[in-house]
Amino acid sequence: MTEQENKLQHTETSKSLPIAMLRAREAIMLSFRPVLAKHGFTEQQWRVLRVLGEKGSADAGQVAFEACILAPSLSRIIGKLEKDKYISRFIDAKDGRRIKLSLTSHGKETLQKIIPETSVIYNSLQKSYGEEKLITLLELLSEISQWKGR
Amino acid sequence: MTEQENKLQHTETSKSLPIAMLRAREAIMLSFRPVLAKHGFTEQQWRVLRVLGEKGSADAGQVAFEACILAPSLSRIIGKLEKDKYISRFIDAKDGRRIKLSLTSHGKETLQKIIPETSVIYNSLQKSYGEEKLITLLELLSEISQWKGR
DNA sequence: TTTAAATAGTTAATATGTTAAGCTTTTAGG
DNA sequence: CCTAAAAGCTTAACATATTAACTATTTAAA
Repeated sequence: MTEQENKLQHTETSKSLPIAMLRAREAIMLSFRPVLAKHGFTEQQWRVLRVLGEKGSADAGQVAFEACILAPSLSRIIGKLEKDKYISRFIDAKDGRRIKLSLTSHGKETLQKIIPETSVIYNSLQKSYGEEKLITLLELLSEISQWKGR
Repeated sequence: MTEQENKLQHTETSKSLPIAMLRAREAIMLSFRPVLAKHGFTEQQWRVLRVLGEKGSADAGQVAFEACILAPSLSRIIGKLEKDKYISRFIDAKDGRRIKLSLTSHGKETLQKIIPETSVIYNSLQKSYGEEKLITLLELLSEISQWKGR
């Protein structure tokens, strides 16, 4: 009996965590995207709006991290969101390198208008999937997010 | 007591399943991407190679579905993979609309050369995260993938 | 069988992902 | 104080994502 550990095969794509997460996410986004598209937003733009709605105001770097968007992409996205008057952008008074972002009133109203529509979908998923399992899943995913890699 | 159901809040971005899956996936891909990049592959190209390695031969449409890549993206990706001699592409004899894809010997060798490197990372994750939880997570994600939306 | 509808892929256009390079502002050392 | 390194963001270049339009082949209905 060697010291070999039982290792889960990940050769099958269905056992690959990154692929499994991608497939699961796709199944959900298939329902969400049309709602966002109806209001003229992409997934990424919507995440930026949600993060800002949650944090009130934040540096571009914080938003990038929370919304899982790389800095170069975020630069373009906030350029457009600002042009369309959903967010405001100004330089941090205490640190000239940082860009402070926040929702405009128009941005806040838009967010509040769309959230109920996404809730319908989310509640439907929760109903057919089960609340406990959903909570478990969120918890397991959260732990993975903490992983520092190697 | 109304018929109201307890609904999990998803207003917080950390409770949003799509965002949670994205953040978890990012944490893992941060380790995987450099390995693939070292061999000159992107995530998507790698998924195509893995799916073909698993199925032996498949229509472009099947590959697109399994690799979670939309048809237009796949068209360009297989164009490049074919040019670089990793895959071969030919028209299905029974249905002139379908494109049959398969790995070349060079593609198979490359796949077998890289997989051990990705296994190191995957095994490390499994070790720190726990095999049972990993299995549970894969199962929960698989169920989500089945969701037909609404 | 003839043609309209459906299917499988590709091409096009715009937005984002990813890495590298560049600019400006801070911070840290000397 | 002065300068080099670090930090925060933007720009650039190429690859992919997404939706729509288009081509070719097949299927189905008349």
